[in-house]
Amino acid sequence: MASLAETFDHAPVPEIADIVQALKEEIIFGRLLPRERLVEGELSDRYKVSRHLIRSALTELQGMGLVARRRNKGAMVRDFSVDEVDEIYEMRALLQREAVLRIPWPVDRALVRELTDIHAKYSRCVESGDLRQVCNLNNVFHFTMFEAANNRCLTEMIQRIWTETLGIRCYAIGDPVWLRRARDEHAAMIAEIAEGSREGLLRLVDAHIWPALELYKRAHGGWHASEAGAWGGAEATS
Amino acid sequence: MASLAETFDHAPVPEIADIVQALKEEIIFGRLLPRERLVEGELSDRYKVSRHLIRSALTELQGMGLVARRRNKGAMVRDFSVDEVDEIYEMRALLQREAVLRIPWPVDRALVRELTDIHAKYSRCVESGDLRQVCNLNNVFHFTMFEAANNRCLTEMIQRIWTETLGIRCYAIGDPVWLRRARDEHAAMIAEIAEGSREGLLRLVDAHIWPALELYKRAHGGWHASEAGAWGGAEATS
DNA sequence: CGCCGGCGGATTGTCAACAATCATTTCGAA
DNA sequence: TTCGAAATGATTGTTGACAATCCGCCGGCG
Repeated sequence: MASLAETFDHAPVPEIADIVQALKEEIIFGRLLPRERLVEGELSDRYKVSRHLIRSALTELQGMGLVARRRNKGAMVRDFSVDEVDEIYEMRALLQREAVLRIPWPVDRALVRELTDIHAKYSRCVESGDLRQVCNLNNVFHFTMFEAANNRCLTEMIQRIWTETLGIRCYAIGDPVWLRRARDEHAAMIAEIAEGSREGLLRLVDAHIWPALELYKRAHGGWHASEAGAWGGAEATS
Repeated sequence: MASLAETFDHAPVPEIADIVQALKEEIIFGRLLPRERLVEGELSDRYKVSRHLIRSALTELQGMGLVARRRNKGAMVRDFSVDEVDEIYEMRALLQREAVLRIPWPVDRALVRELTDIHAKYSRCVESGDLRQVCNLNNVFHFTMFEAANNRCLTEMIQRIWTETLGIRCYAIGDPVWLRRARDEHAAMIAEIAEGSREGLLRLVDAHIWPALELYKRAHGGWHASEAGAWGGAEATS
């Protein structure tokens, strides 16, 4: 498998991928909020592309679990009820734990160097406030680690949850306090990988995911989204 | 969430869902083999629908991980290298184990009754040789069980793997010996649920998945599919 | 006053023709 | 004969127009 950048910057189709990426960014940076409508005509105007491409992009985003669609009613940014996010985060914890358990130990020095390198760039971007790169390098960092578990199916499942929760984690991305804390935790992970124990890494990776969830819940303020709305969760439609 | 039949017989769009279902069945019953080309024109002739609907159906199947596509080259039934199926089955085992661990114990009597009921129908269909219903009831049986774990995200992940591996499990569906063995194992699971231990159920559920994998590997005869072919695994394209 | 039914605007879904792309074969020259 | 390049056929991707559907609104009727 090629560089990780490819995994996230990947371009399935020349044009469509750009739209998908653009919409993804609008979601993670909070310009598009959960339950916000995505009207094909508006988007095709905004991005100056044919409605056909917008439709394909929406279909792809739907496949990623980022948007929900109802027949003849259009698409919207998917959102999750409080119960659902809890369930999702339990699974995220399970899968990431499994990934750490599968990393050959002691860890390959080359991997340690790679992670250190990525973390250096990441820290620089945190300082300079380049949020887009922060987000990207954050992905690269974690998936470089998870791929060491050597199970593509596991990596893909984590990646899927990772994408689905963009709209949840977006509350954290913009928070400077969280960003610095995340940076420190990454550094701690590298230390643990380099000369610590697998158990230590497990604890760190596990603890790392919850703050963003708390931020989201606080922002949502106990509001049970899907219950109130008309578009139930899993009724995805082509 | 409605009845489980809906989960599998589900009809996202009037026409498209029919095509998707038809193609799924052709795959699971071995009429369409892995790496077999799916030409849009041929399919639109065969099913007497517009090519547009075929395209949508293929896109949906692609999202389910059942077909692979390459730009300007068309679609084919996805297949997996031996390494990949191993990785997938490890994850399947992990997730199903987790589901069993999350089922409240002792198990609700209503669930036991429900499973017993489904199993009765299942057994009848095994006898009468109604493979389509066997396959469907098999799904219903397992997902009635897995849903008792009360985590939608977990259920959906298992369901995803379940679908992806249709082309793998198809070697088992047609095998009478395997069918009877599966039926007996289901009965054993119900017994364990009704008045056995969680550990016993764990062992049964875990052991239940491997025979089909062995059948597949034997049929493939150590042939490393994706390595030989031109269409690498994860390069899905819209 | 409240309710039912149809009307109109907005939005999505479908279609058939056209354009772009890929793979294979054919033809010519060294 | 063999290599390479251009033509050809098969297949997918794109476009714009059209049809079906949904939702809110309005007026008539009980």
